[in-house]
Amino acid sequence: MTNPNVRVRIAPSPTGNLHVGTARTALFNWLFAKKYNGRFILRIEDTDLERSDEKYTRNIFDSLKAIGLDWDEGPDIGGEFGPYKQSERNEIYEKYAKKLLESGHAYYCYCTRDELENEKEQAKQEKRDYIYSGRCRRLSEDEAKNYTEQGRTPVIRFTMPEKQLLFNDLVKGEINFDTSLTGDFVIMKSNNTPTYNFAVVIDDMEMQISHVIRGEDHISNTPRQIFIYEALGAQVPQFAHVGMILAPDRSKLSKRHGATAVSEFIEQGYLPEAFVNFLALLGWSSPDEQEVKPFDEIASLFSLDRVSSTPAVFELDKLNWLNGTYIRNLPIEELSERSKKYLSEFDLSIYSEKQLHAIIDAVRNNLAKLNELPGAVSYFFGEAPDIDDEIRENILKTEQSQKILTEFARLAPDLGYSDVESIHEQLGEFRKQMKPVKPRDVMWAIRAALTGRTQGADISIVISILGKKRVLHRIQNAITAPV
RNA sequence: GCCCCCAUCGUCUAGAGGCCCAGGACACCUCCCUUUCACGGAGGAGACAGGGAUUCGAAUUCCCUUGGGGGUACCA
Repeated sequence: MTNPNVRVRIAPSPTGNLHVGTARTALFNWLFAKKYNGRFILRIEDTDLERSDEKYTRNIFDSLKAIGLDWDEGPDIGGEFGPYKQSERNEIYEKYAKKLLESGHAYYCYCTRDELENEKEQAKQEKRDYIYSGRCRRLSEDEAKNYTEQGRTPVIRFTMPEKQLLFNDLVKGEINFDTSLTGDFVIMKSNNTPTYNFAVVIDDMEMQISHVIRGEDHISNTPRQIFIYEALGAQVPQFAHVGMILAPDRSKLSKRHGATAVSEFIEQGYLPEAFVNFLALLGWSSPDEQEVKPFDEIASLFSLDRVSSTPAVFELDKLNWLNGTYIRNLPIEELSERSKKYLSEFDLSIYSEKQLHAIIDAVRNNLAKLNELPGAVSYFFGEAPDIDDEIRENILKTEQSQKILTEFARLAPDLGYSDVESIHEQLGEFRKQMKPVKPRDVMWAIRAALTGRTQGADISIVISILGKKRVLHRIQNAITAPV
């Protein structure tokens, strides 16, 4: 059933939490795999021992799972082509490096960093572009031995062929490079670990990756990588480079712009399905112009030729809207369940499940994300609501409001608290009674007394949920406040 | 500097020579609904970066300019 010709992968490096950009690339890969019945592979690129950290690997796992991107092969579950962590694959890189050495596609380079610095400096002074000179390309055995005796540990460099290279990118189209502008580059560092450009190729080759879908920041790496494939006589995968995700100021999206990690968004109460929907819209568009789309539908509609090659600015407005519509559309039981962890500061046990549903249902229209929940429901908890000074002075303490509340206090004991419909009707009657006071003012007085605010959920529902005792108490409280 | 990529409303985008004096979504504005804020509904304003060329005809093709992004590491 699965298509062996479609194998894609996401290969994050654990040097930070899962970034939205990486998540979007992961998503496109995942969608591509789903669409064509291929496999989606997770590989951890931890060749940079300095900056890599296990905690980031965890975060990557968790975040990917949180947004529903499950992988078919990966470090945790293994697979036919493991290990799936680069740090555990060193022998493999060594093996291929040796192979390239033997076939003459690579050579040991003993240049020190200082020597390289000098070369660069010189190039700068002569106003030409720096390219590694290739001076170690043809070292005699004696020279090599000499260097070794000096205690130099070599790197391995790949011999760059000088020619025009053209490759067809699945989203960008034809891309042309003149590789005489690229010098021989390092594939194995002096500490005997591979550089990125080498490791990706070896891994993608060994793991039989068919399509490399990644950010366009990798475009200029592609020629190097293609040459390695060719030197190894391996099949070159198809490439698809997707535009970057930018911050609103069109610079690289970084911490100073706010949240950049998927986990942060999830913590804030963005629903995973909304977040993924949003991510998909950043660079991909549905053929039917419908933007609110469930995951599986996106997967069946997905194709690379509807992926845009332009960079996309990451703006919260649309995410917030999208999240709001998901919040509104979720079955109330489900929403209620997911809401609980945002309500830990309240004693939820004072309400039945059903009442809790009613509360959340009453406030959900106003929510963009779940972490706004505590603020939205706080007046349903505690004896008395927090009342803002301004509201106390300008709404509650006015003569008119006091009169309204006094009147309302008489009606309040007999509202019939279990029947929202009936409360609603009685409030309507009450408003008529209070004429010529404007209906809005009548309601504001009651609302302010009950909730401490001038806006919020339907007041009939609020009354019903608070129940007789608390309603009477709060009204009384508002009246006895010194005028 | 050099190389590569990109260029449609503020933002995400549709558009692959006539269907486009450019469509949708978010945001914004107005109105309606309404006890408030929202939600919902109906409208509005808002873009083909500039210049050449090709063509009967260009947002769509080509060139130049400008702007933005990326790369130029023993980082990934």
